[in-house]
Amino acid sequence: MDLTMANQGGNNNMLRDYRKGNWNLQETMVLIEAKKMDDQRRMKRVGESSERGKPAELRWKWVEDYCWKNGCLRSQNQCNDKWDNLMRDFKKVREYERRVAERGGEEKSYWRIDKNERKDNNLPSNMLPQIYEALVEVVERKGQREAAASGGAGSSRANVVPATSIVEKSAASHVLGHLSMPPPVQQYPIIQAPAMLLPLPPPAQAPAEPPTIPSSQPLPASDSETSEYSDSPAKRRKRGSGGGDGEGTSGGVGTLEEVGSAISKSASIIAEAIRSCEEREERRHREVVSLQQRRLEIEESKAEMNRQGINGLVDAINKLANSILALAAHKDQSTSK
DNA sequence: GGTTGATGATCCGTGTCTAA
DNA sequence: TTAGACACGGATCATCAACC
Repeated sequence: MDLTMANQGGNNNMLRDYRKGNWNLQETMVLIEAKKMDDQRRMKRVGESSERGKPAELRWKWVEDYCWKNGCLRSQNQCNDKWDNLMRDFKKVREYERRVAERGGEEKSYWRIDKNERKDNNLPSNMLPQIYEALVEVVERKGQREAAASGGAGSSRANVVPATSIVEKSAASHVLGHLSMPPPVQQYPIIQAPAMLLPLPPPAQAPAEPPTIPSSQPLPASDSETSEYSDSPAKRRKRGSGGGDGEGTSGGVGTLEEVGSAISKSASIIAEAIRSCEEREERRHREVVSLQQRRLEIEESKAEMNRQGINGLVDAINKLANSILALAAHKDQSTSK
């Protein structure tokens, strides 16, 4: 839970509280879905001639955003690494299954062998069938699409119909619906996709200014953030080895002024980010407090209901006892006669 | 059209952590 | 102690834009 911007890089991640620990099935399925949607989205985009020539996007940022919207609170690095590991295991199992199929059942299927046999075969010991099926859905379809796209001479990938979703059609239409929107005017020449995924609250600044962190929910990176602070796995590994080629060394007064204005601009961005962070923290705190109050109320009402129930029960027992006593007395009287 | 550099994606090996 | 899962980083490949 302490994986924050400190080791994630992107300042849009500053407010995200990434979950740590093992991936559960639900998270894994969300990740697979995210990758599937990402593939569809990219195929669609590649097919659009107007989208050609634009810089490659930060696909794992998009995946992270998708995951967050679906309750999987992981960072893009975590998603990337998990996907790496998933693919590694998946390919092992797939190859094994192919071998089994080729040999016509001389060997038992992966799903029929126990943990030790899996280990002996250098196979993952606990790949779940649901995960495998979902991966087949994503990987095989992707392979088919790519083959189809490369097969036609000069045919664009737009001709390839995107795969249908495993789980959700609504999510697909939701996401693709946003993605199929015409691209906005590009002031920042990098990724547009994540910013389109969620309806952004009205920005506090003029549109031409570098965007700051929205103050409501965890939101996808905006353009300049992804371009300047993007944290794709490749970049995170390459960062620190230099760069900064935009910093001119032949400084004059004009350059100094530019630097000064850039610094003040950055300072205002940071201040705005901190302010929105604090606002959000406060709002979250209020939400937590109100939730706790609500919980207390519910527990109190529950206790009250229990009390009333017990009282009613006691009353009923008392009445029953009285009735029995009265009945017994009546019987005594009638027998003594 | 070929070359080069930047960037992103993926593969792979290995370290670290945690639960059994 | 050990196995499994996560995390990290290097290596490599693919793609794209800029340049000649």
